[in-house]
Amino acid sequence: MRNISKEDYLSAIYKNIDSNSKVKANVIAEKMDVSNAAVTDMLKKLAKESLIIYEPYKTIKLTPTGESYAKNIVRRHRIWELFLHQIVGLPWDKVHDEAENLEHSGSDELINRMEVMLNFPEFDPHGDPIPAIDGSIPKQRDSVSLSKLKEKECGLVVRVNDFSQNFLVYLAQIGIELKQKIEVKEIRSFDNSMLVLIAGNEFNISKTLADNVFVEIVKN
Amino acid sequence: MRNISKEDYLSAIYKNIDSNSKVKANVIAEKMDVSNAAVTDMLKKLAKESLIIYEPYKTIKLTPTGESYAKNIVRRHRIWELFLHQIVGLPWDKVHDEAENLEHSGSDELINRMEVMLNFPEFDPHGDPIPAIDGSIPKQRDSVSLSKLKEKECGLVVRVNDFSQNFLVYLAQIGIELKQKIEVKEIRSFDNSMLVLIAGNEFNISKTLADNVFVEIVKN
DNA sequence: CTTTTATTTTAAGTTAACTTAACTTTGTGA
DNA sequence: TCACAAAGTTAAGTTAACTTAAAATAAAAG
Repeated sequence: MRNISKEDYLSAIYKNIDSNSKVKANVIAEKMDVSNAAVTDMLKKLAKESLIIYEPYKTIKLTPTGESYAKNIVRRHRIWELFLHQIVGLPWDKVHDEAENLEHSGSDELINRMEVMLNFPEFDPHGDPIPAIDGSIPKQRDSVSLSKLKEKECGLVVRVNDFSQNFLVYLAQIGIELKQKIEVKEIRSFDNSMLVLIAGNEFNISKTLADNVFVEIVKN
Repeated sequence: MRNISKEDYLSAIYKNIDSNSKVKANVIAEKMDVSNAAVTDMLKKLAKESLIIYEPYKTIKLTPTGESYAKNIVRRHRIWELFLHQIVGLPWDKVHDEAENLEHSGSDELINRMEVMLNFPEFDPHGDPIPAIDGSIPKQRDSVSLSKLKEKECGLVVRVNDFSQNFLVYLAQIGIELKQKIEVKEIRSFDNSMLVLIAGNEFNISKTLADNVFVEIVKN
């Protein structure tokens, strides 16, 4: 490895694959904070290396090679995240940015060693699955956005969908973390904010916040 | 940070400063495996940023800013090395290459956290001193190259001067590691190889090997 | 079905970090 | 002390990864 930029594009493509395994160049440009033209440029290079299937104006698809390549980068990223959180004790709102830098470094041997130390973990600190070395991906529990719950329903947090400091620090403040139980007490129809019960305390949370927290519905 | 190349040049300059705090561009080019012209190019850029003092055909000097910058990179590298060795359990012949990639990543916060985990270590796995966050450098014990010892003299290994896999793996095989006691039994004057006693076993080692192992002389 | 809007591509140009080749300066050894 | 090799610099060119602006295509909306 040493193709930091290519690796970034590939994993961005991988992460933005929708249900039909199609990606819009548009979205990549935004996520990577570069111009559309830069994306087009890179797509040509990736296609030349048979990592993606690309024809002008068509949506982007990963080849099997490209996909396994991308999966490996995601694997590195998520193992780093968990390692930093569990072994080094970095708070969960810091691990994403840190791992963003580290994911391109570290030999496969190092990554595998960390995986062993972590006892072959299945999910990173945000609840996202960690691809195994053979490319298999742990199955996630069925989950829905917290904002989809009705009044009186309960959920266990299984994943969050926003890795920004602000967001995660606030979640930690009100006690939202993985495996935490949340009960919806009331929903205010005018702005879809909700009153929720978390570990015995009530909080009012916005629709935007609830949209980004995913829960597994459970009986209360 | 994000100036990987500049950081590499700076730390290469720092590490190659001789007793008069002068560095030859020549040496840098070789260590970095680039052309002399590339070095000249970069020197101009570093000078423009006041990180070095540079005039054509003169030897290179670091400014105070440049030096503290460089020291910080060395610090990162050596903390990574020790962390990988002690916490992750990577063998000592692997840590240098791995740290070479990691030294440019990781926030200062992460580096400091690792330093705490390691209990403010003074030396890396090769015996080199780790600059503290304030720039101070632990004093090394007086040491001489093993090849300087006379017959019957004894030394404790305090540092090695070559980080290549081959070299370090071989050292490990014959039992040479930091703090290991070595006794010189015989010196063969025709090739300066020596017969040494290490943990009860005798080995014949070449002058080249002995040159790269540094010991503190002790009574036997 | 045509027009408008959104998305994507092409074209031309920039910057950082290199290269090789030719030139200049420095310092060494007979 | 001076010739010449070693070290260092300059000049010109390359490549990867970008940029902006203009042109082309696709998608949506009347």
